[in-house]
Amino acid sequence: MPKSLPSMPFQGANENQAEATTAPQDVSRESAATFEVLNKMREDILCCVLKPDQKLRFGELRQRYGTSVGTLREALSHLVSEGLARTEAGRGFQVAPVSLADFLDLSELRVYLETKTLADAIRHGTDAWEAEIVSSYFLLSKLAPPKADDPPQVKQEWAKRHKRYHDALVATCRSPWSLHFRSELFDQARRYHWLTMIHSRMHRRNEHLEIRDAVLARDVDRACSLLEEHIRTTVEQAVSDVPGLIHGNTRPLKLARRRKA
Amino acid sequence: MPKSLPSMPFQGANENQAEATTAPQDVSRESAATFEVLNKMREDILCCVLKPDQKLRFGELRQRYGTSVGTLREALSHLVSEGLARTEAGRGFQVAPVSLADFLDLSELRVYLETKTLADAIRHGTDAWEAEIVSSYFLLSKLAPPKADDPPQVKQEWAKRHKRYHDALVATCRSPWSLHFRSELFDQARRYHWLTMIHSRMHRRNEHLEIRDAVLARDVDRACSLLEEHIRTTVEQAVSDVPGLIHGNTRPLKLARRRKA
DNA sequence: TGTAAACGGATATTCGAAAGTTTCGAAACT
DNA sequence: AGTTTCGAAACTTTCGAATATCCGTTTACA
Repeated sequence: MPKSLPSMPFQGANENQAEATTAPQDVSRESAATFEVLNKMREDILCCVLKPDQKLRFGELRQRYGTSVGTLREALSHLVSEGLARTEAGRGFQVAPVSLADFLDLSELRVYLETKTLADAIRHGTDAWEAEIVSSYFLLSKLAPPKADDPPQVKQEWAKRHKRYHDALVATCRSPWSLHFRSELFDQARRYHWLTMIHSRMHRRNEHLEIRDAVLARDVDRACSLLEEHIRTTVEQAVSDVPGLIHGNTRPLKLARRRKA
Repeated sequence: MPKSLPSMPFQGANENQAEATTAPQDVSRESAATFEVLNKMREDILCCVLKPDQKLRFGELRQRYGTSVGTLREALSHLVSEGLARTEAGRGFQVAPVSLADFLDLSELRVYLETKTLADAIRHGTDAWEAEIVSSYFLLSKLAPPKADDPPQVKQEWAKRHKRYHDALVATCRSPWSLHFRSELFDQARRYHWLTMIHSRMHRRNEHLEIRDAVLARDVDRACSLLEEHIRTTVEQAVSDVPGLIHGNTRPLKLARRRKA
């Protein structure tokens, strides 16, 4: 029998909404328990509940997610493959580090993959594709971008809708591999957005709306340009916030977990 | 017996410096047993010892690799993330399928990533980089490309040197993410090369030599053109030489869909 | 005779404990 | 006092058994 549930707030509710996402080919479906733990842990890493470079001890994790070591190990293994965690032989797991160089690098590749997949998606767009874009944008627009002091649930809900919207844009792209890597990089970027959005007060236009309209108008060039700008603006915003991030309370960027002097 | 053996050399200075700027993700190092099983299994899938769509039963695998269920499960989990295996809840694991569409798709993305990383690698090439290219090419040239009836060990050795050579070419690329995805796609392509090379008798120039010389001459355009041609020729060869790939759009080539008598 | 439910064998999934390393702290020595 | 060595505690890793699930076959029923 499982041990008594940890005193964490009950998290079963928002999980139900994750119905069959239209995700094309990704990691199809894992077994029930492992898959659930994997998703929760990924969300926690992406939202920096589990902070960069944090050591992931099995004892704590086992208590937090209410599962066994073996299951945890399998989920962790997945996260390592996705680049969200690291492991060294005999020294357990830890959350993947973050760095400005890493963010710049992945953003550069993101620009290529996002525009490539978007262009192809527009060329092969269908009615259902347009409908999902309209729908997901509507849901996104109902929520204001999260602020620093918003509760985690609000942040996660916004992040979920944000991802759903961006996924919808490229859903009809014909290249499964491009979509796969795009999705992976999008998640990676989410981690950085989290760290920067909290501190940023930079004003931004309603870029999601502009992109939506350009896409629905089947204007490939304009849509791609807007999307590229969307990404690059976020990067610049992050770069300008780096000093604040370094000294911020989340101790995100530089790490060098020092041992005794 | 007391253990007086000094276990590991001390990490020293390298660890303390902030090295977070590099090395985002590559499955760096796994634990001993799991890592070993993972590598063996990946090699078996890449070389089609484990055939596409083959069901991976734990009983057989446990006997074949001499390890426990848990360890197997963790390795399988890795392979799923790498796209070399698939899993459905409750139905275990199976080798990822192959199809012409998949091969064309991943090859298209490969052209971009290979040329991008190669161009960057040439621009940031060092003496050590050149030396490794010369060395790895030499090792590759010592082995003739494997034929259909060569023993598996010969094939695997050639594949290893082939990968080492191509890795050497792009080693100094500054984009870890590009390198990461390039490596993943390279492995994926290896699977198809295996299936096609066996049947092919198409004559090919010594493309590896041409690429090597162009790279060492720091001729970015020529090197990238040659590399692109290298990839595209392989695709055409696959398309023309393997009837199974042409007709089986989403269908695997040949597989042992074993049924009870 | 065709359809559907139920049984039994086989397989996948999950779990906790044993075995093996690493890390931290304290005692001993220079 | 500073450095090294040794030992205990904590942690990770591995394993095989117990549990849950699925697939093929048989059986009941219309």
